[in-house]
Amino acid sequence: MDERSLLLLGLLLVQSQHGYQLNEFIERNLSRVTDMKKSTAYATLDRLCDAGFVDKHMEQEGNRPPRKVYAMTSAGKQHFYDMLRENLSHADQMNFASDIGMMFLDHLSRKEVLKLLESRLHQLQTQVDAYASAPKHRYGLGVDFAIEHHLVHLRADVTWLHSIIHRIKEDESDDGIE
Amino acid sequence: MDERSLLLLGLLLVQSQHGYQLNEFIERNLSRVTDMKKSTAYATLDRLCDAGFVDKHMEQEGNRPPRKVYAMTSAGKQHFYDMLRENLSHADQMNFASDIGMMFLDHLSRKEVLKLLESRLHQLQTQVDAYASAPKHRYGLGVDFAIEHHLVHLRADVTWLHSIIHRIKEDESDDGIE
DNA sequence: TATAACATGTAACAAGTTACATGATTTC
DNA sequence: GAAATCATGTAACTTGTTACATGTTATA
Repeated sequence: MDERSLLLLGLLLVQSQHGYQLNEFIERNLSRVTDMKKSTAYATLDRLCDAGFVDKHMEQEGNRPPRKVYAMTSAGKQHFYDMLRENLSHADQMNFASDIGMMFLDHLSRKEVLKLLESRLHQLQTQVDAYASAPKHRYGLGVDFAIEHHLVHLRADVTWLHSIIHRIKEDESDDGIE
Repeated sequence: MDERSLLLLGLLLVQSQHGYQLNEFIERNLSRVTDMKKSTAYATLDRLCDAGFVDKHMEQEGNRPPRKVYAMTSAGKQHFYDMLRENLSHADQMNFASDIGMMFLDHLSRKEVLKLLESRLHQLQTQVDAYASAPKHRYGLGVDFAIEHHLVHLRADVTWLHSIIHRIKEDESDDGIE
């Protein structure tokens, strides 16, 4: 995914940083926006370096482990803006893992389907609570937009799941198999 | 993604099929639910075979190219039900590529952001129309549930984008940079 | 005679994950 | 003296994509 590069370049545009610093920031503040792992960040930074989008130089404070500090190049800035425009203007096709399961509902008994979906509903509601109680204004406006966006989708999902569960309960006709 | 296996196993549970047949079905009827490519399906079928979840045998009609027909094993059925239960009961963390871009809105001028987001809005609306006009009851109830699910999220996204655009228009304070 | 449909893939690549490794320093 | 924090990764693996290859038969 190219969003990982966009994210790293965006953070480096604000200020030059070393890998550990970027990873800490992402883990502490952006865990709701991305699931990028640390090794992936290090590897992506290497790639951005090879591509000439960032420069790196070593720094060391006292006896602490040496750091590789990454800084944007002008090619990197250009690339960032290109990717940002692409990202903002394009609505990419969403695919939900759970839709595959929905296709095969009739392979389980109505009772079990209800149990499973209610468990999912419960998890969704937990997620809604987590996002709704997220502290505001942590890093510019952008993160708050992203959190709001998540909430919108989570709440839509909750409403939809409620409706599906309701309809399955109503439906006395089919008792499924297995 | 394990949903690709779940999908293939689910289709094979209904009836034994060869790869080409599965791919045709997916392309014609499930393009709104999955974006799995043909080579991926062939490779996944191989893996399912190696894992003992499906058996394969050759068939040939006249001089036509030979087919590999895949059929579920009992281990495969068990695996299918395990994955289905997991899939239905679990709400996996959603991540939206577009949220990364939203974080860096302030790096572009208000005017350009509006132009970009309006383009995205237009694409979203096209997608809504496509899903809303999708023919019903193509393969059991499940596909319709999935399409309805997509529509729910697409419409939520449209509403949200509208609101974001509106707020950006209102906001006279910040004119962005670059 | 060309091209679409039938049926299978392979090879090369890109991206991401997990689990592990290293070694110093600060804190409990 | 143990554990957490600082700071970097590598190796092995999995998954998926793209572009290409192959050869037959029916259709226009």
